[in-house]
Amino acid sequence: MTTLVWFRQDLRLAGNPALAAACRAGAVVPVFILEEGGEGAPRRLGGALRWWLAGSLAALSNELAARGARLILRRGDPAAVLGELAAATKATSVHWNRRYDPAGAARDGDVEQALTGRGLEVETFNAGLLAEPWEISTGSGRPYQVFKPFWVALRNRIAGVVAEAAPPAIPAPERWPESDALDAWGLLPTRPDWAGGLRAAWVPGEAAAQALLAAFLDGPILDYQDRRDLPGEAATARLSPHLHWGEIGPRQIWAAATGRFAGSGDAERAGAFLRQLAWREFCCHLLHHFPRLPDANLQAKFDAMAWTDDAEALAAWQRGQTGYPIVDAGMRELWATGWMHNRVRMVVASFLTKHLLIHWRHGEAWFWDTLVDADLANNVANWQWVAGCGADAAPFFRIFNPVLQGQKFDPHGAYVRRWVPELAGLDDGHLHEPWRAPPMVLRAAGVTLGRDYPPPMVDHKRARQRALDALHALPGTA
DNA sequence: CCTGGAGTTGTCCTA
DNA sequence: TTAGGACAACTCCAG
Repeated sequence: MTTLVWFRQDLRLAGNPALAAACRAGAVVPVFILEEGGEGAPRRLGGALRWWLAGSLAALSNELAARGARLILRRGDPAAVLGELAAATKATSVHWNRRYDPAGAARDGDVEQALTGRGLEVETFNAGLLAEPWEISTGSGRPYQVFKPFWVALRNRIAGVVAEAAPPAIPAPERWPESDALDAWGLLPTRPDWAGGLRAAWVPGEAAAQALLAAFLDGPILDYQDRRDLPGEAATARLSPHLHWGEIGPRQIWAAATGRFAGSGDAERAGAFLRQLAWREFCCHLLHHFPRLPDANLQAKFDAMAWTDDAEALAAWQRGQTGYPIVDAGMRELWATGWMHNRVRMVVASFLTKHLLIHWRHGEAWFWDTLVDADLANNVANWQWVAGCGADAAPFFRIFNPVLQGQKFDPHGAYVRRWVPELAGLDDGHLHEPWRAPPMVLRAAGVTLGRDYPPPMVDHKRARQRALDALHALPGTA
């Protein structure tokens, strides 16, 4: 018998239950379908996501070819494509790993119905989460809206999780169906080719993901707790884009890390990293149970928030020209590499929503287009969290001071000097607030404010007060 | 149904 | 210089 394996955000061979089960059953035809446009299609991929996807599909295709298999590329409506491929290959069953975003999950339901209607057998699996959103609930059966108890419940549920190995062989069908050419999909930017920084920073694909994990487990994971907030250091695993596309799965990471440090004194330190995997699960859980999260405030009282509509300010933020070095460094890192350190994401997001009073959806949209790890659940849940309208939200008075954040988490300026090189000549004491540097200091550093680097676009103290006033004005607050 | 502790990531002012 | 408390009130969640 022959099985179609529909790859989506599970672009790996190891720890891929849909693929493993298909290989045990007989011949396998791996398929990836580019879903764009049409009724019920998931949100169109951002530019950085498209770049990553091109690399990831090429890598997966190579891995399959090395095992005598092929990756069949198609675009269009999945039910139609899969139906046609099943007929062409005489496949009798279709496997996939579940996705959890509302549009994707709804579409999968429709596809399943269409395919079973044609007499095909459909089997779905979990490759993307430690626990699926409907498997975790509070004592009263409701979805969690606070992280801590969610994390406790998740941990209790998944003790002893294991990941499947890669299938020993991928049995080929009698005949391979036609495939699109990856290049013809136009996923890579041309005119201009803005992806140079992405190419320098990342290697998409399963092998690269495994290499990153191995290197991280060899040492950095033990310092993660202490150094993860320092954007100038390589203290994080940088696995997020690989996780997004499923080049590596959370069960593989969980099993590798717990297996390595179980019973040792380092288990707790490793746990600080694994806790972050739970945030990814929590976001997915929230989006599943609150499917309107992408376009509606979880806390409805924020619907009355007096956001400003300032296209110029938004553009300054996007380009890293706010005049606050830590904010600008983050925005430029994002633009150059498609990624931003987590601590800095909070700072820039707080700056947009609190200092500039710009609606979080503008920030979310920009991140969606520029992040190589752009993930609907993580993106919307975290933007809402920062803005204060989400689950377990930051207290309204928690407004980041971009100068203090810079001084605290980039004390020696490694991060700011790297991404805001026009300020590199300033001493540590003035680096995070160049407008307070005496003229002589600026001159010695070769900086003219307003020419080489902008003055701060808003005054922190005033902007903070304005945000507090706007938040106070919401119904339900004193 | 009621109760009470708790809630990722801060800042600022005062003593 | 540093430590402690204020900053709203609310909702969540376990017992």
